[in-house]
Amino acid sequence: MPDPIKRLGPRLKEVRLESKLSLREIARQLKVSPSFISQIENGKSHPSVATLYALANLLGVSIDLLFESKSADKGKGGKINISPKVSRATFDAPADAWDSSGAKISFVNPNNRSVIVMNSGVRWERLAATLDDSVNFMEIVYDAGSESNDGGELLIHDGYEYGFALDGEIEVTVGDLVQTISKGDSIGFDSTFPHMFRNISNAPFRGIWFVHGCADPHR
Amino acid sequence: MPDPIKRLGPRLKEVRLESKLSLREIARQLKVSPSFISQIENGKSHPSVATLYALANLLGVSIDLLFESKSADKGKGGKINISPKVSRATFDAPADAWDSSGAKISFVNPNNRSVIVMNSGVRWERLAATLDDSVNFMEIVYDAGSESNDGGELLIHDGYEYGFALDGEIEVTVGDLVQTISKGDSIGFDSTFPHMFRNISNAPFRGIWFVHGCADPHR
DNA sequence: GCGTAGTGTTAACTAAGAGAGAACATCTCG
DNA sequence: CGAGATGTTCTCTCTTAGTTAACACTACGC
Repeated sequence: MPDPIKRLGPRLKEVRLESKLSLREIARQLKVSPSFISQIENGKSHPSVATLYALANLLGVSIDLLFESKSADKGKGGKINISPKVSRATFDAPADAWDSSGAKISFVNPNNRSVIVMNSGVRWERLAATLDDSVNFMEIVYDAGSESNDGGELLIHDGYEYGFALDGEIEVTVGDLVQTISKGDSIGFDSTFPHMFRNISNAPFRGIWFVHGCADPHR
Repeated sequence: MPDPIKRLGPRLKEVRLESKLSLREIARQLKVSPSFISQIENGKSHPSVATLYALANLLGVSIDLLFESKSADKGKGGKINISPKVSRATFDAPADAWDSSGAKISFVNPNNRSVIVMNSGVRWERLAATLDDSVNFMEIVYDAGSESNDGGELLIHDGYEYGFALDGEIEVTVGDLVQTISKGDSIGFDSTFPHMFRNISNAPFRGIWFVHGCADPHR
């Protein structure tokens, strides 16, 4: 077996730890057993292509990235880079919070995003530190069958919300308007309209979301 | 099984035919049976991760490419709403060309976006109508070799700017920090820092951009 | 101290499917 | 007409993906 294949397990573990997800949480969302994830990470077993694909999807990284050696490359893909001139202290550990660090510049790559996993199969990954809580810039992932609110109630909050669909499909309800958006589509609406998102497809939905004028985008 | 997994076989066949390799030649080099390659291509069987990796390697493509739908860039041909080519000097803000409709809800798909073509090979496509001029949500395209400002000077304006890279690469300069971002990377910074973007690659760059707190994102 | 809820790990096992090996049907050349 | 390519579809086997069960550990409140 080739070398990069051997390193796949450890690599997966790295990525998982960076996104602060527990092994059991991963297993739950992928609908496999926790022990299997452990076996994969320790090279005692190997996932199927489908499982690997779902795994990469869940962790928000490309599959190719999982085959690259971790610290071999310098310029890209590693730690966060910050101009020494600006708030370095707040940024040495960007993953430690979802709070507004007040940073003036932030570069984020898929490996060092802060991630919040909702119990309903919805995930938010912060794409940049923001100046204050009233702005949120993130990649959102809705697993197949998940929705913005488990109960199915509509959400209302202050501010304005913008979204761009990267992948998959999602049914958007805003006011009495229901629309399914998919790759390349975009949307913007006043969040004081009652709204919700439901992924009624059998594939995960990913999108770039921007919520503006409200601390918590989905409260 | 997710959809992209089903398409993996046909996708492999496409790539193989493009490289004009026979199924048996592939099998010989991978040390598997020809029938197995056929089974994979027709979706009757699925390769292991190791085999898939070797397969992608042999064909000279990235694994991620094998999961992308073939007709991804085929969706053109629709009516694109292009405004006449304008130079940056003719207006102060995109809002001047886009006029904030004050719409409370807007759905936009790639075929009905408002587009501004800059003379420098830079294009802005509005992704949603916004409530006021101080917010801009758009897809930006930098053709190979283009930059945010023809002269090469740095830009300074009020507000905060967020970006997510969809495709290609772009060199971002913010303050004295220079960073190249590519697919999946994201960025956020205070626009009062002098900044500029340059596409020094030989492929176009596309990204989702959000500018907040200033009418013109690039003035 | 004693639960009990979280974390990751390893054993033994089973059901599924990765992959082999034929024989098959085409074509296209000498 | 072979002889040699091409890709396909059977049937079969033996590997292994993935499960269940236990394991050891840390950190919590009582």
